[in-house]
Amino acid sequence: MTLAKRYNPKESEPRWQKFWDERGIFRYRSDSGKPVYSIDTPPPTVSGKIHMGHVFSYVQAEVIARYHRMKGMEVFYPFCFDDNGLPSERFTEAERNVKAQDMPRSQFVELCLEVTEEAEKVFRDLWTRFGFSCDWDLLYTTIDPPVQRISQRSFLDLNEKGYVYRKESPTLWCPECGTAVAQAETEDRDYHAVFHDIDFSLTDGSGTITIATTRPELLPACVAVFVNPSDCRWSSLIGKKATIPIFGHEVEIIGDSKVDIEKGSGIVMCCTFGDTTDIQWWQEYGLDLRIVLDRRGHMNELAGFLQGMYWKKARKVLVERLIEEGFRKDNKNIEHAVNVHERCGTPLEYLVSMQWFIRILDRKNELIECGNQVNWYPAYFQVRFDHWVKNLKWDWCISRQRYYGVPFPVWFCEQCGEPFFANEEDLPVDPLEDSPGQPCRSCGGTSFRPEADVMDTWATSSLTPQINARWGEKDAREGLMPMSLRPQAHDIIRTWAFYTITKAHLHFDDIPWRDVMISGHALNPDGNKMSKSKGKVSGDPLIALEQYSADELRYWSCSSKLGSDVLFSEEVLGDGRRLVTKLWNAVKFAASQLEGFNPSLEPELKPYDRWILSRFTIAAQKATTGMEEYEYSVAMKKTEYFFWKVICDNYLEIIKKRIYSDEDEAGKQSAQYALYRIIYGSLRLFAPVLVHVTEELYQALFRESEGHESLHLAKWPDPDFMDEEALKYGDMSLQIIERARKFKSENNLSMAAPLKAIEITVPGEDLIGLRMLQDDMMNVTRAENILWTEGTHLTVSVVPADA
RNA sequence: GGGCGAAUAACUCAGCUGGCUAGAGUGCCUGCCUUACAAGCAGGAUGUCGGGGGUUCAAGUCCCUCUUCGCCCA
Repeated sequence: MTLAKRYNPKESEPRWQKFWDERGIFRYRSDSGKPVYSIDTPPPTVSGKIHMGHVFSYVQAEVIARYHRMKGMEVFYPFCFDDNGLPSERFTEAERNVKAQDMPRSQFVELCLEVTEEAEKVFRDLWTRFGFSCDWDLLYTTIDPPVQRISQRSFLDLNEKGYVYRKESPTLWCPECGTAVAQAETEDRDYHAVFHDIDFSLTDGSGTITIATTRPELLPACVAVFVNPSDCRWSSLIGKKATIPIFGHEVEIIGDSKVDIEKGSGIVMCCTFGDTTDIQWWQEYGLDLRIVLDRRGHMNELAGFLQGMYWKKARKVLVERLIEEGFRKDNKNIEHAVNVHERCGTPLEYLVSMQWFIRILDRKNELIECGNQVNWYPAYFQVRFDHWVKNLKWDWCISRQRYYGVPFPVWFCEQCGEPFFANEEDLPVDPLEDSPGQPCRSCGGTSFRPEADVMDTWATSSLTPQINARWGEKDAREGLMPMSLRPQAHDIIRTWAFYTITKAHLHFDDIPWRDVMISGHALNPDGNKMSKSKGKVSGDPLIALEQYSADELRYWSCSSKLGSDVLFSEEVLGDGRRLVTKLWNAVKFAASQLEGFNPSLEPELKPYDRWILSRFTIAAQKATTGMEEYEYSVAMKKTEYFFWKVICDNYLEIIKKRIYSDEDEAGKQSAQYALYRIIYGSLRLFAPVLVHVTEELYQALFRESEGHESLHLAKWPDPDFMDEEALKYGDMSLQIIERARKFKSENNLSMAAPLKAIEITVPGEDLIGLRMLQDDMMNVTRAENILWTEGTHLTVSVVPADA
């Protein structure tokens, strides 16, 4: 078998992808009898944006999947999409240039399905081109009917267990998207703002007080004024009343230690609602409710002359009036963090509305304990999870006033108002289309109003283990929960990891998976986070695939420690290219020397061959340890070092003469025996990362003798060959070879130049052992003679040919 | 403001539970067409391991502190 002079990945990679697909190499076989290794693949959001960051993170998990497959596990490795919810809605609106509210829900849902399906095709094609070994037969999307059923089943189960409640309460609200959002969907952004000092007059006529606010438009929503009781400047105000300028209503001045004495004037107004402290005060002190904003961010009738204006305009108009009438005394520019909706960047409001919640605040300790039972890789990310849970301030709001999502399986009785929960056997239901099919369980009423809200998309994507296991379904898959591994990036610990742990805890009092591996982010060469929206072409996987092979890009993805960010740079990609080329050339050479070799022979092994086999055992052990700890980069580096430095630069040179010649048949067979094993072994160690080129080489050289249909179904190397003595003297001899090479280099000689002799002084106890290597050492150094002397320590001197 | 990570050669990074003159790849310099590979091979130069304290026989590694950067959360 001769291999092409150069490896051509453009031709080779698609060929093997097709091969794997057609032969079902990566199909999950539940009846194989092997232990199952299951991976809870992250369902990427379908929003049309795929960048190298996705590739980076998904490849890392893919490599782990391949490793466990070779370790003899039955790998359950699905792919999936999270294709409903706000991101998909916004994507559809942008793609088709439409607005959801301009058409009936059913029509918009149709459109979303169409658009996301197209995007999913692109995604799937790309994943195939990167050589992903997931089983596409296990594909699901979060809008699939069976998935909707599981999602609704989850809701009903939580409701029965008493974890669900529906309540009219202040909720994080996005006026742009017109929906409630959960705490996890918010982020803080720094904005310039103006701190306005505004005068309120005291009702007892004793003067005025100054409050500082960044949100003057909430003045009509002011229901109290707070000062810190330990603030000697203002504590005497407690119990008095103040009049709101322009709007004229009177509010009480209350003392509370939550007031920051240092901030502004030390006197704050409490509005319903400006922030979470306002909500706490409102609840704690039973204050009035004065809502001045509607659900789209416009001022309502309570705002008087500001009615109908968007809050930004209302702020401007009101500030002008305050200045005009002398209420605003001063202002200063500040920089402060504003809580915004992560999907659209709109500052969030706190509005009172009727929403569905899952009770989690009273289970913080249990949830932290669940996090404790999961193995986090790297371990320090568990702290982030703990921190998030400890700092939770809201129960999980799961209702969204949107269109494209899983509906609540709920109607409301028109007669008594009680919610009617669907029967489990009827799931999935869409209350807008379906009816309960039976009278109200409370009053017997027969007319119902459907729940029009849809569920938070996390309410579904937090069920990925349950979806994989087809929880509660007729075709449920046994033995998948808890799953073996959850791979994900660190930015979604608070969402995906958190919610999934929450669901598994509430449903089963169990953890969803045993291990979590947290990957970092891919960065642009300038060190910034990769984001397609910022127009960085280097982050486009399609362009990257034009310039580099999938194996090279996979190598890049595995070049950093798990959890740390990595630069997408020419340098690292060059490393991958060089390695693939080296691998090709070296294996091609080995192949030429193995022609006619019978791998089942068991020749007596020469010392250097025993040495390389021992070194291989060590390399394989290091690679295995790396893989077990999700340190794929360590595994790769160890393998690479062994292959390039030990095999190519030394061992191949050492055995060349022996293997070229037909005079020493025993020596040749011994070398071939070792060569065959270390090359086949190295291919397997490289296989999880360099999936295509290793398959190409395996099929060409080892398929016939080894018999595995694909290299990726071969056994991960677990060699036990170890000869301590061969190891010691082999390593020691490298110093002598190095010395000879250095001599030639310093004298501008070719490595092929002959040497008259090498004089070696060696401790007596090592003389015999080292001398066993004499013939091969002479071959590799081209020394005509080696002169041995006993001494205290190893010394080497070279006698040139012309001496 | 709190938490977590990072700071090691010109660049990108390895250095686990403290232990021999601190490593790799790239880049640079000098050679070498050696019958797998010049996208290669051999050799070489380059580091007060962010600053300052401390523990120890011994600190890049452990403790404290400060500085800078990134991320997460207020």
